[in-house]
Amino acid sequence: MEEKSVEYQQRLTKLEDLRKAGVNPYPNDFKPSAECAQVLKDFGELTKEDLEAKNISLSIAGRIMAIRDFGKASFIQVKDRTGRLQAYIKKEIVGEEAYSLFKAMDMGDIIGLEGALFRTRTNELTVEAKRLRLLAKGLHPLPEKWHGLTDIEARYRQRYLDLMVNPEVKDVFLKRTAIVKYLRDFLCSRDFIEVETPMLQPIAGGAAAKPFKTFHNALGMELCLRIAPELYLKRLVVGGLERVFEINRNFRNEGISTQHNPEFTMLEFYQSYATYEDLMDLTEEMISSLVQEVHGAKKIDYQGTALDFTPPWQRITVKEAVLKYSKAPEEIFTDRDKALKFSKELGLNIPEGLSHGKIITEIFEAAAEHRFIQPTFVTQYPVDVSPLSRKNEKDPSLVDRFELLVMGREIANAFSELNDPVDQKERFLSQLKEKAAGDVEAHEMDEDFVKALEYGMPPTAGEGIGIDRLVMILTNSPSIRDVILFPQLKR
RNA sequence: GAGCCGCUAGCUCAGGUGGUAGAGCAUCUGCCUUUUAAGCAGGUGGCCCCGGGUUCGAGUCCCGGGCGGCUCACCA
Repeated sequence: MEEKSVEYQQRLTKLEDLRKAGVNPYPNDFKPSAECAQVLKDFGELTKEDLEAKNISLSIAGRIMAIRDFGKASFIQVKDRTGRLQAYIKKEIVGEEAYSLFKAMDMGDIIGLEGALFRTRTNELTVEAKRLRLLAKGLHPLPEKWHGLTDIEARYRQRYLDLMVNPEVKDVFLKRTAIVKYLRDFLCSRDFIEVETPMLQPIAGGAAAKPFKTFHNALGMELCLRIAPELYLKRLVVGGLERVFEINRNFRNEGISTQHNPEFTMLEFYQSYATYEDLMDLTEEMISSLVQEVHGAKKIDYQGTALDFTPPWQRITVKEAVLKYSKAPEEIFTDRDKALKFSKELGLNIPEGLSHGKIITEIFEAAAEHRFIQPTFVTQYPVDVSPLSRKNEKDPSLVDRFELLVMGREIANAFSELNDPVDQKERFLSQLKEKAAGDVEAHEMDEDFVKALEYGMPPTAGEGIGIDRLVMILTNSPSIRDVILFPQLKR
């Protein structure tokens, strides 16, 4: 359909005319000597007279974002990856032939030009072109210059257009890159080493989620896209890589929302001879310094809410949180029936065979989780929702685990790792029972992982940080789709 | 999976109670050698998301479908 548009047909004709005239509309031998932002920075202070005296010659390349045509002379805006610079094309200077070539150029074309800097009457730093070349013809008209591209579906499906015309979108993704780099550097500076572990796994372990399934033809076996790298990273810890991390994609075959994309990016790291408490300290330092670095302050605005990442952050147990934010009697923590009864008072629809710990977790999520707007570590989760975590020394119904909540959302999840192979095997077995009882997200048995633990894993703490959600908060983005270049869409 | 909202020119958007489909930008033609969303004059451009129905007549009303957004449920 769109190929029939008048603009497209006109540009196709221009393309053919250029080829007939012996001009290659897609050459690749132009090397710009300068970039827009650097030119503005280096020469932005020079006066009209300075520029005339120095006669600074340079060449730039980029996309034509605006054309203001005066007949025998034109102003254009050229945009490269660094910014925009104005250029002036004058028939008298470039010559008859080049000017008619220029007249055939359109908004959105990629061009290269060279000339000297000067200042216009309105004092704008401008390149006065002596020569110009078409570097790539664009066949589609650009979105509107003032409103840009606002249709949200078009922005996701044609992200290149979104990036081209909406500068704040590019800023978000540059920031995302900066955030990932900062985290990577932070961990490397503490002697963590970055690794890559399988995306295709015979058993999708390390989290409670539905996997995507696929099939390897040559091996004749079913494989899953990973839902977490956890079990492989811990195998590496067994192997003696005492500090490891991975920043990579996880895949979960579940719903899509402003907080969920089927593939999302997770930072997972493991540190031997550390506890979950050590990781709270590390996380506080890593993320608060990240916020400072990326944002220039530890206080930020997120969708109208002031967030303060200045350490220390609140630390509270699941039990304390439930008691604080609901009218739950304390006995719910020791008596499953009382917990079940209270969950019904909250209007929760709890399936029959649900374990005590899961009921407590449900109550916590319904009554308290959303209350934690400022960065908060919630600790001491029930053992039956944490099949890979180390049990608490004093209370074996709990595990040494925390979740970091910001805006009531889980940003990170960490625990002291379970390294007792016998206990781990029992936990897997009890997960199998839950699976048999109908819990589709219960953890699979992974004998090979248990075997690795049987060789001895040093006491270790590990953590996962949801990068997309962290980026959302640091870029003030309301939807996860705003921080993923190509979010999942239908068809 | 459920509820609510949206889909009209390349882009951004108007189109009370049904009556030949509009504007701005972009584009084309003409004028213009210092503009800043340049200006002036004149043009081109539409399966109004798709399919049924009601009606003399549907962009508009009804039914079904598609895609998208938000909220909810599951999840990080």
